[in-house]
Formats: sequence, structure tokens, C-alpha cells
Amino acid sequence: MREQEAPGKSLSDNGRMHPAERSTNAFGGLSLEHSSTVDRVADELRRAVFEGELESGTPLREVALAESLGVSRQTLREGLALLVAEGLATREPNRGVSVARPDPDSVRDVSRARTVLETAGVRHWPNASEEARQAVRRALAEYERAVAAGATYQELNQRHLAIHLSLVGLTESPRLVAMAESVVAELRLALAQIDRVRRNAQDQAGSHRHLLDLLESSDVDGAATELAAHLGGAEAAILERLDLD
Amino acid sequence: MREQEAPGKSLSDNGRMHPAERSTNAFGGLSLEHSSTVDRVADELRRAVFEGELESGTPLREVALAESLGVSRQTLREGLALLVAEGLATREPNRGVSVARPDPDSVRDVSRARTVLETAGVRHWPNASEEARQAVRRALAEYERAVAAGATYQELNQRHLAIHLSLVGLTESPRLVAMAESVVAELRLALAQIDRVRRNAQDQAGSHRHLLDLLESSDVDGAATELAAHLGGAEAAILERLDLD
DNA sequence: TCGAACACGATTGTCCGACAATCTGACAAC
DNA sequence: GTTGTCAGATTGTCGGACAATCGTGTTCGA
Repeated sequence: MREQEAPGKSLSDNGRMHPAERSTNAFGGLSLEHSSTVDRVADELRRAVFEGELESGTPLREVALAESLGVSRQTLREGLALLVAEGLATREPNRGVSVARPDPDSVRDVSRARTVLETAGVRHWPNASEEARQAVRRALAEYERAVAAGATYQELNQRHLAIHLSLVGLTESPRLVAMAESVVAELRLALAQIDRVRRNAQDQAGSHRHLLDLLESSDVDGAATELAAHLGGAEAAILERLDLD
Repeated sequence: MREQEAPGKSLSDNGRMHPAERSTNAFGGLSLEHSSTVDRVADELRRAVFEGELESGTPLREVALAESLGVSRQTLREGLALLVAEGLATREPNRGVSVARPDPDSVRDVSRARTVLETAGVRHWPNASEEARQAVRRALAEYERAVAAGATYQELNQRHLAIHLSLVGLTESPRLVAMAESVVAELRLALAQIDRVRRNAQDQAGSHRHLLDLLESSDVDGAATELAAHLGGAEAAILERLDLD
């Protein structure tokens, strides 16, 4: 390794595991973060995309980016491959990678996919572990707190999506959660592109609070329909704002 | 490009699109496969894994593999990254990539994930396009034909899984199908490992035929429970055989 | 004048060689 | 038996190189 830069933490460890994390001996609480350069590159690119710094469709030139990030072209390439695999960028052979461009079709598809995943989570509420349920309550509470505190657009957005991820977490399936994370990432990209200029995150605490209340009272079907309505509304809102570009 | 080897076709194009594929002009039926070296490397690795040539846990040494495939280490590395992203291999920092090892937990998780995805497809049958429904009928018919013809273990396996993929196709969501493909790939890996020695694919045409009959008669709920039972059985069978290794 | 052929710069895909960091296992030292 | 040390193997990352391809502007011939 030649250099160490600012460490970033990624939500998804792409299939990597470290020896230190697999044993459960006397030193269970200890762990060390081995962030590779590729990971840090990918993190930085994701950040830039989510932050709206990179407009959708922008070509990500390899030499320029590598130089700008202070890494070799090969390393940057692996980072780009990660972004492409996550759907945040697209690659056209011999023409390079560019920031994904959310078109109406993909927005609809993302909406459909998350509906399936989140509905599965909601319907699993009665069988879910107390831990998973608690995660939903916590995510909602933190979102409400952020709303009350008048947090930034970025934070509100992230906490809002965290609620939806916690719903998928009710399935207790790591793979389903990973899929949801990927889908949500695409959603974040679309939101970032839409709100590149004016970033107005409206308060949606009420809807989610209502959803959780239905779940707490074991009204799973009611919660499912409430969720469907919420997601449908979100899709419509995005499509509408996407239309006037 | 320095060399061209035997072309292989991959089911999933990882975010790549080529100009020749996106337009629908007078020459709609024409297309050209621009398979990059990396794609061919990944294809070959997948084949070897599915074929059972590589036992799970086998370390995939970069220099040796690159030499054996006649590609550079960088290129091989990108191919390995694809496998890792698909869950067919795992990477441990500074220790390299090795063929994924299907443990009971991951088998259960894969089963849960595919249950969610395929159930969503089945429940979408009434709203699905005629094209999607036809794909299910076709997949089943081809499986039955393969069974009758006494096809190889490999072909039977693939056609069987194709049926399940076609069920997810009923959702008409490319992303959900892509997720299902990834999950099914992991399943294929598990099956390949289990049946590495004795490869006995039992005839499961009856169960699937019954499922389709229920769908054709619009008994979606019945089909969903039938599917759940089928998947539960498959999971149990795999776990049982996985136990005695 | 206009379309086809050509030339040229930019960029990607792939290769090669290099080397520090890390892991593994053996072996010596305490 | 535990700890320290050392050599070999392997990965992570770098830099440079070059053919293939793309985009574009230019030239040429009808």
C-alpha cells in the first residue's frame, strides 16, 4: 500500500470479510476496518453522485478521475465497476462509464421492486424478531427527530430511506436487504438528480408513523395497503418532477 | 484487443449496453455480441463453478488462473470481481478470492429470498402480460421435454431453474429478475457442490405442472401455497444433503 | 455542392513489469 | 508452550505501454 487517505465507511461490504470478523472468541467486540483503496474510491464516487455533484449522464473519464483522486487508472477502474454493478452508473463498451440517467421506466421498475421487497418485510412483521421490529421503531424515531431538528436535506433523505430499509430488514434475510440497498441507492440517485437545484424534502413522518401504528396493532394487511399507497405516491412525485427537466 | 477466444454467452449483462442494441429501427433482429475479455473470463469461471469442476472453498490464485486462461492478471482480477459481486465467490482482503462455500445459513437465506421473489411473480399472474405468462408455459414445456428425452444432469438443472426464473418474470420487473438470477446462481453453485460426485436430478415436472394448472385456473392463492411447499421441500433436500459432507 | 474516404486526437481495453504490504509456515529463542 | 524472526508466496496498487475503437474535422472526387 502506498498511501492512506480519509477512511470512509460503506453500507455494503461487497462480499468481503476479514478474518478478524469471523471468530467469536474471548475478544468478540474487537474489529478493525481494512478499507482498500478501491473501496474508498467507490465511496467517494457514490458520495459525489448522491450529493448531486455529478449530473446524470456525465461521463466519468478514467484518466482525469484517477488523477483527481490520486489513484492509478486500474484501481479507479475497479471502483467504477462497483458503481456499475450497483446500477449507479452504466458502461457502454469502448465508450466508458457515465452516471446513470434515471428515466421513467427505471423509476417505475425501482418502485415496483421496492414495493415487492418492503411489502414482504411488512407481511413478515408478526414472525419477525423483536430485534428487527425494534430497528424499524428506531429508524422512524430518528427520522422524526431529524425532522423536528430541521436537519439538512441530505440527512432527512437518508433517514427516510433508512426507514424503508428497516422494513425489508423484517424479512431477516441478508440477501433481500442487500437487494433493497441496491434499489434504494438507485432511488437516491434519482432523488439527487431531481433535487439538484432546489432540494425540498417534505415531512413524511405522519405517513410512516401511521404505518408503524398499523403494524403495532397487528393490522398487517392495513399496513401493506398503506405502504403500497405511500410508495405509489412517491413514484408519482418522482415521475412528475422528472418530467419537467 | 490481442486475442479472441471461444465466445460465451452470459445470462446477465452487467450494466453494459451497446449502441447496436438500443435502437429499434428497420433492422430490429440484428445484433452483434461484443464480448469483452473480462466477460469471457467470468463466463468461463461461472461454467467451471456450476460444472462442479471447482470445489467450494478452492482458492482462485490470480497468477495461476491468469496464466491458465491466457489473460493478464488485471483482466482476470476484474472477472473475479464479477464473480464476487454475484455471490459465487468470496474475497478476503489480502488473502484472495475463493469459491463460495454454501453453508446452511446461506442456503436458508437464498431459499427465503427466492420465495419472496417467486411468490411475488405468482401473485402477479393475473396482471401479467400474456408474453410473460407464455414464457412460463414455454419454460415448463421445455423442462418436460428435457425430462422425457433423458437430458443430462446439467441441462435438467438449468431448465428447472429457468422455470423458477420465468415465475419471477411475471412481475415484469427487470430488477427483480436480475436479483432472482443472482440468487438462482447461488443456488446452482450449491447444487453443483452437493452433486459433485453423484448427480441425480429427480423428475419434478409434476409439481410444476400442478403449479401452472393452478395459475391457469386463476387460483393464485393455491399456486402460492403450492410454490411455498415446493421451495420448502427443495431447501430441506439441499440442507439434508449438505449435512453429510 | 455534397457525400464518401481519410487522417487525427481522445479514450477505452488489455497487457506487462514492478514492488510494498500482508499472510503463511517453519524454525529458532526464551 | 509461547514468542520472535525470517523466507516464500500472494495480493493490492502503481506506472507505462499499445492496439482497437470512437468522434470529428478535413480532404477528395464526382
